[in-house]
Amino acid sequence: MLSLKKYLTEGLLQFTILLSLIGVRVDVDTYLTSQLPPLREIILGPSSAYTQTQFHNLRNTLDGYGVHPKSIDLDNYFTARRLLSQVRALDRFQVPTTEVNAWLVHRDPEGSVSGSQPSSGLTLESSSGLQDVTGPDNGVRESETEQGFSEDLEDLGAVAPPVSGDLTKEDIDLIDILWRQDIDLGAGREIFDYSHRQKEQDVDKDLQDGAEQDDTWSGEGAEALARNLLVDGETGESFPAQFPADISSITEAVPSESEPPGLQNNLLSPLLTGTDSPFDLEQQWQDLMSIMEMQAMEVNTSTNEILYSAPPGDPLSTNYSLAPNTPINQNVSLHQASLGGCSQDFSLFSPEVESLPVASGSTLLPLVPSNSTSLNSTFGSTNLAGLFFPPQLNGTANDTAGPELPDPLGGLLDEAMLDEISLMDLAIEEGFNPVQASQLEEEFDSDSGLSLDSSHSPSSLSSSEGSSSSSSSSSSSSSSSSSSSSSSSSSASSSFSEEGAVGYSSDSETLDLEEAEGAVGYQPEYSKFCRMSYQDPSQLSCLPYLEHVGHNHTYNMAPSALDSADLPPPSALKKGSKEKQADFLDKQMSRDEHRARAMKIPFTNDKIINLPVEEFNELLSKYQLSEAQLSLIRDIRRRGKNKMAAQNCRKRKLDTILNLERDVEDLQRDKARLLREKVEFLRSLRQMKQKVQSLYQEVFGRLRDENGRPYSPSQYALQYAGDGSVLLIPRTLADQQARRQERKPKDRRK
DNA sequence: AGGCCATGTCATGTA
DNA sequence: GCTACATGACATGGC
Repeated sequence: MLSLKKYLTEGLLQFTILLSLIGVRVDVDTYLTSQLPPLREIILGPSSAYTQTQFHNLRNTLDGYGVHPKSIDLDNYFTARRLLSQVRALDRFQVPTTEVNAWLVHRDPEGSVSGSQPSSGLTLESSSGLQDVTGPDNGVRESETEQGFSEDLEDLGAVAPPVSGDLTKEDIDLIDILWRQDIDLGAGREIFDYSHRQKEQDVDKDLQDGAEQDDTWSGEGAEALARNLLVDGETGESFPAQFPADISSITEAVPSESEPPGLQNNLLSPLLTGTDSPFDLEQQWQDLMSIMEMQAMEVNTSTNEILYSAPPGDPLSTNYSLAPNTPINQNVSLHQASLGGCSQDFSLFSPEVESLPVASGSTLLPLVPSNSTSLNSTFGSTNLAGLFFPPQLNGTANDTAGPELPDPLGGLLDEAMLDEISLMDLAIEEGFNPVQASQLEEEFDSDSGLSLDSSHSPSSLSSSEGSSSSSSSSSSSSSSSSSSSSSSSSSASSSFSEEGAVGYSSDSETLDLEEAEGAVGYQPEYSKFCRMSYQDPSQLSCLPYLEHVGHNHTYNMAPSALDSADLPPPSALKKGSKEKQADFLDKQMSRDEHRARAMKIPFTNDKIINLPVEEFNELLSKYQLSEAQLSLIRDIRRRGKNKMAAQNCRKRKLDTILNLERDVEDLQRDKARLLREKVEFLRSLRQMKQKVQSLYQEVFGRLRDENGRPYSPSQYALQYAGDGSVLLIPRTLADQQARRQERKPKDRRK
């Protein structure tokens, strides 16, 4: 199934690339943005938890293992990445089986412990638990099932003794008595040996059961990863794919070459090969992009190929050979020296060149060749020829007017066009250097950074925060569980409910801990809390104490001491295992637990830590505790709370870092997008310039003086007036204008 | 052996 | 003043 998904994903990727190559833009971004957050949450879990309430709620809702304050999803969160592979290999919900195994311990005192013979009731619970485990539902459902299961555990704990049908009435009575003794005296934790042993047998089954779910789950994860890759590839592709689209659109607007290309190219070449830095940089950018466009170009129409296979030696025309074919050239009809027709032609530039003064028929001053003197009246406005003025404007005209001539009208676009366009020119000169171009390319690649986008989609952020913020009860889960357990004096059921609420694990570590501790444990912390419950006599369930039926009841002794003091065990193997377990548990026990045990604290550290103040004081008042005990209890409470606070703090800190990282990635994406847009703007600007240039050439070339001869480009230039009129002015004046206008941008820069 | 990391603990500040 | 919580700093243990 995993391979199938991978197959489909790769197929989708290839299909998307193909679509992008043929010009169809597949906007995977949005799709991924909407799709990935949940996947990411599946993988990493909701991330942000800046308040305690947040992750407490997450703990409650995410995996359902979070009733205990220490079983915050914090651990899941912290270790999600590290444990992802392990989690995939292990099912998330093995606890039911674990608990069932723990119940099997009941049979141990009789020496008839066998995991293959669970009681019917247990079997039922086990099966239901397994159903929950293998259920294909999402995390919410899982949490529900697990919560329900914890309730089941409570029920189990309440009815467990009767369930063990193999026990005789005397046994049950004995158990009952010993149970009460355990409650009074405390119980060791080696009681879980059998649960451990039993669990080892069931682990394999759990693994098998979980394998299916893991397949699907990890399949989704892999799919998410594949989507990331897809995004990378897609964004890397989509962007280049836009260029063919642009080019094609441009090409559509350009009829087939109806004019001698040679002339056009010659006319353009001075400009295009000029030292205009923007174009150089653009050229470099185009080089970069052309590499990326290679495939797309191959797929593109032959028109584009023709377009891009412009005469060599003319770099810009190679890339920007659109201008010669600009329809404006054909539409212009200036057989008289009037520019009336220009208005329509220039209108083609709109809306992008709205600010470009359009020589409307009404405002356009007639440029009758014989009436060149009238130019002076409107002289002084924007210069037209500068940027585009081709030295060989007319092949028939003065070729001597060549490139060495200054461009008196060079400021046309900067002045006549939008300021932002000039700013873009500025940006071209200043910001769009080759280095940046390479960076831009990288960013476009990393715009595969959209993979980052996908992985850190805003929705995921919001969802995580939303989920976390929705949990206002903070440690209510823990406190509620503990309080409920404390409120009920029936230690067996209550403790069991605690335990059941504690140790649900979706991590592989669970397995180890379960193997080690037999019943519970999500991560060391959870296990420790569970141990807190175990070590406390009042919290011991009937499950553990049965372990000591027929043994001594020095529950407050260290497990190792217990083992040494134990009566001859049924078997050496059993003893060895028990010692192992005891040592492990002893090592896993926190210092406070040891202290509490040493001081014979009559309740669990869990209660000590998590009970509300009032209940905590009540609890203390119920016992006659020495000053040392009280002091220890207060220390335990303080340390325990601080421990949780430290965990919360660290989680918040990590979340902050992750969010900042995500913000940085978002900003990088935005930057890449803006740069991309900038490139597009520059491209359109270039096209407009080329159109203007073509128009200029067309108009200028059709102008005739009173003698019917064309004007020399070296002596005359067209210039836009502020009122939209187009003037034919002498070159000298145009040069002055150009110089004057060149100063303005420089001043503006300062 | 030393660095890194996770975790626990203490001291302190804040609400 | 007490309590809970947050957080920096340090200690400790495991890898």
